[in-house]
Amino acid sequence: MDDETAPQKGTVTQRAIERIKAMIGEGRLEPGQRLPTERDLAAQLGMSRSSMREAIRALTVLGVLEARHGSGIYVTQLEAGDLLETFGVVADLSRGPRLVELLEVRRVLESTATALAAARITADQLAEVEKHLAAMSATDDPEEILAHDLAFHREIATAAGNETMAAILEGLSSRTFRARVWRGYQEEGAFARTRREHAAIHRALATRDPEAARAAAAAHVGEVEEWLRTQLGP
Amino acid sequence: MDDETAPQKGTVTQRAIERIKAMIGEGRLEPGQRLPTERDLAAQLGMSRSSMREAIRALTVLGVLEARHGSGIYVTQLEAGDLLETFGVVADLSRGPRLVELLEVRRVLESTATALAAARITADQLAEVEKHLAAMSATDDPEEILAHDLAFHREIATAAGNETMAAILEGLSSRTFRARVWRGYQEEGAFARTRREHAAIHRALATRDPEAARAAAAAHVGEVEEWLRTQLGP
DNA sequence: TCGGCGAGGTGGTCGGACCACTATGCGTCA
DNA sequence: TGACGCATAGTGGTCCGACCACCTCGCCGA
Repeated sequence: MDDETAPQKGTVTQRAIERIKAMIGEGRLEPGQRLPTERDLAAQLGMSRSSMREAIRALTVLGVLEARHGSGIYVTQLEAGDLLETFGVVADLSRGPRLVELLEVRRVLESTATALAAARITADQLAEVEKHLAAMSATDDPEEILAHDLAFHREIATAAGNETMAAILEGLSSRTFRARVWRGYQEEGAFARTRREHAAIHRALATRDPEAARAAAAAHVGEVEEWLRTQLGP
Repeated sequence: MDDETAPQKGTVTQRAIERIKAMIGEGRLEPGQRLPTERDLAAQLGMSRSSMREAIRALTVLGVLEARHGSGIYVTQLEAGDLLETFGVVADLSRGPRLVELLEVRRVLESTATALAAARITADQLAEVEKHLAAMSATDDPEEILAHDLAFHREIATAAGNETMAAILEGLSSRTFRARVWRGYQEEGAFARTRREHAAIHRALATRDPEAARAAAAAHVGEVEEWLRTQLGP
C-alpha cells in the first residue's frame, strides 16, 4: 500500500525525532526560533505528549533544542559548542585502548590547531596564553594547574580560528578525562617536563613558527599518549 | 543545610541521566550488562517512570544505552561506533561557514588516517579498496558512486587501525553531508578530477608511501573544501 | 506614567492503564 | 525420550489526565 501518511518506521518517539531534525535541516525551523508547545507538537504529529516529550528530551541532550521552563522550546544557535558538547561524554566513558585512540585523535587535531594558531594568533590572545602559562608555574594546587592547563590549550584552539575544531578539542580534554590521566601521570614526576613542553609551545607561537608549534604540540600530547600506552600493554 | 539526600540540581530527569552515567563511569555497570527495569530504576531513584524513561531515551540517542522491546535495557559495548554515531547529527545540521570548518577537520583526520593506512594496510584490505575504486568508475548512477565513495574511504580509515578516528570520519562523511555537497559539486564537471584523486590515493597505499598518501588525501578533501569556500564568500 | 500583581500559558512531574513484544517453561505430540 | 509449540509472565512502548513550578505579559491601581 505504501500509505505515506503512516510510515510506521520504528517507535513513535524515534519518528518524532527524525521529523523535528528534518524540519531544522530543511530550514523550516531557524536557530533561535521557538517551537510550538509540546501539546501542539504532539497533536500535529498525532502522538501523545509523553512520546513527544521523550523526543524533545533526546534532541535537548544532543544540543539541538533548548527547553526553558515556563517559556517554551527553542532551537539552539546550532553552533559547534552546542552540538559537540556530547563529545565529552565519549571521553568520560572511554577506557583502556580507546583512551589511547582518543589521545591520538587529539594529538593530530591539537598539533594542527597549534600550527594554525602560530600563524593567526593576535597579540591579545598571545598575552592570554602567557597569563595561563605563568599561572601554571606559580601554584602547586593540582586543581588550579589543571584549570590553567585547559585554558592554555583552549585559548590556542580558539586562536586557530576553527570553532568546530576547538569544540572537539574541548570535548577531548574534558575535565574528567584530563583529571584521570593526570592523577597517575604526575606520580611519575613528569611535572617539569610538562612545563617545558608548554614553554616550547608558547615560544613557537611567539615567534610565529607554525612548524615548530606543530612539533611542540604533537610532542606534548604524544608524551602523555606514550605513557598511557605503556600503562596498558605489557 | 546541604541535605545530601536531595541534591535538587536541575530537573529530575537530568539527575537520572547523571546518575546512570556515573554508574557506568564508576564501573558499576559493565558494557553489555542489563539494567533493572524502568519501573525498578524509577523506584530506586525515587522518581516517576515517565521521568526515568526520558533519561533512558536521552542516553539511548547518545549511544550509551540500548532498549530492546520486551527484553530490557542494556549498556552498549561503548565502542567508538556506538558513541560517535551522534557525530553525524552535527554534519547534518551544519550550514555555511561551519561546513567548511567540518571539512577542514575532516581533511586533517582523513590525511592522517590515510597515511597510517599506507603503513598498515593488509593485502585483503587493499583489494577491498581496489574493488570500490573500480566499482566507482564502472557506473554512472550517482547513488551507487556515492556508496562506493563512502566505502572507499571507510575501508581506508579502518585500515588505519584507529577505530575512534574511523568513527569520527564516518560521522563527518554521513550520507546527507556528502550528498548535499555532491549535488552542486558535480555540476562543475569536476567528476574526472575526483576519480584521479582517488586513483592517486590508491597508488600511494599500494606503494606503502605514507607521505604520498597523506598528500593525496589532503588534496582530495581540500579540493572540495576550496570549492565550498568559494561558494560562500564573495 | 510607571510600578506591581495576578491570571494564563508553558514545561516538569506524577500515577495509572493498556498495548506490543520477548522470553521462558510447561505441556503435548511424534 | 526428544523436540516442537503454545500459554504466560514480564519487559519496554504508548497513551491519558492531572497537578505543580515557573515565566510572561497585560491589567489595574497608585
